[in-house]
Amino acid sequence: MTIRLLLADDQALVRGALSALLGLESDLEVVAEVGAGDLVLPAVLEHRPDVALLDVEMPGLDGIAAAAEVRRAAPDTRVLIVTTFGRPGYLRRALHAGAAGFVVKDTPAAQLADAVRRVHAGLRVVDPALATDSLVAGESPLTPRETDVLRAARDGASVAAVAKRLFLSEGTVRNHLSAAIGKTGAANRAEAVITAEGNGWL
Amino acid sequence: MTIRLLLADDQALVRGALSALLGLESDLEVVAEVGAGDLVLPAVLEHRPDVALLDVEMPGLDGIAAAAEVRRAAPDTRVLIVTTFGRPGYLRRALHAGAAGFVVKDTPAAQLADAVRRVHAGLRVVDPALATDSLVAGESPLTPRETDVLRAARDGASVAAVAKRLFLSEGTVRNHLSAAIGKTGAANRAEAVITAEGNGWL
DNA sequence: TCCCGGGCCTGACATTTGTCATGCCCGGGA
DNA sequence: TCCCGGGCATGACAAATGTCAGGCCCGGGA
Repeated sequence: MTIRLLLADDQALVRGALSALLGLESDLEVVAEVGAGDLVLPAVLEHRPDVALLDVEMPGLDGIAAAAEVRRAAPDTRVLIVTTFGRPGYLRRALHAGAAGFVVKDTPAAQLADAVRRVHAGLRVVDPALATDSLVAGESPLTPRETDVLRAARDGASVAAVAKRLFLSEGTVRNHLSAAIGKTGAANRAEAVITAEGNGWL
Repeated sequence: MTIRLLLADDQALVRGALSALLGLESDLEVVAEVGAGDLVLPAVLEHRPDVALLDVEMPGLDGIAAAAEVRRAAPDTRVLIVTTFGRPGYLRRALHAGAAGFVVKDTPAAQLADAVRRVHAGLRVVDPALATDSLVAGESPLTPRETDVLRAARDGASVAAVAKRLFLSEGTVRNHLSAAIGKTGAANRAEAVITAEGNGWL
């Protein structure tokens, strides 16, 4: 009785390599591979895998949003998030979206197959170190609007540009940014962006 | 006659997966794996692989610097850079450091083994699209000092902080930043950092 | 030899950014 | 019902940022 898998990662080489790695296990079988978040659900519906391994950073739709889709439309398929960045907010959002497991890409290769088996068996798989980080970091302190503004300012856009893009007054934008800077403990906009990103709040 | 390989990538899972992928080929054999740039040279000297696959983003020493070390101390080992980011400056610097090939992580998995064989056969392997990008983007227009200052300002540090770290006057720092902003066609510091990073100039 | 250009540095000046106090509107508890 | 917190806005002030003109040093032609 083999476990049927779907792989989603935007880097073809990594996708293929993971496929090779998991294919070495006799009880695992990769039945589908996709390279973008919005292709996950169609592939799941077509192939009905037991477990879907999703990267977070993907074009189209991020892995967490894709996990939520899968959870809704194909609840029998369990989701294991496999990501580069162990950001506390990612873990929180992933679990909230119904993911059954969360693994960082610098865990030893030997553990991946085990994680897949555990998830398939109905267990939850979470990196313990990351779980405590997530508790310490807590939920995002930013209000939705502050998050929007900070996200819009991520690429170095000026206050005026952000204001125009979000149809806000410049003063309001400055206010939201100021609040975000305060809440993140940063000294300026750039630092605020960095810590917010690092915590997975954007 | 098998080709002996060394793998260097900071993400253990990717390293293991690549190892599995390449291990499927009967003429390839992975003889060493390391997870940091400064471990590359010792491992090369110990195992004398035919080809070293190096990631660019690694702790300790970046893959390009490691390539230069290998080139100097073990010229028989050919270097193939395998990286996430196809930044023009990376390619240029990699070739300059004596790398024999440059592959981006979103090339199809099937092509990797071929790239390894070609490099081993003494050929140069370069993604053609990337090569033209590299030509278009040209060399970094930033002077060494401008590069230093921009790099120091990358994390959102203030002018005062950068000045102190680099033992410069604040005015000088502002000036270098202004020059970098002008040369990159950016509107401010943050944008300058983004385009410079995107081109591999930092 | 003199001149020129580039890299590096500096201080003055205008603009942008961040902070603060304040006010208005709205929806959801107590 | 009242109150509170979030979103939105304004205006004023201080601090940081970006621009500019200019000076110093060095190496490479004319």
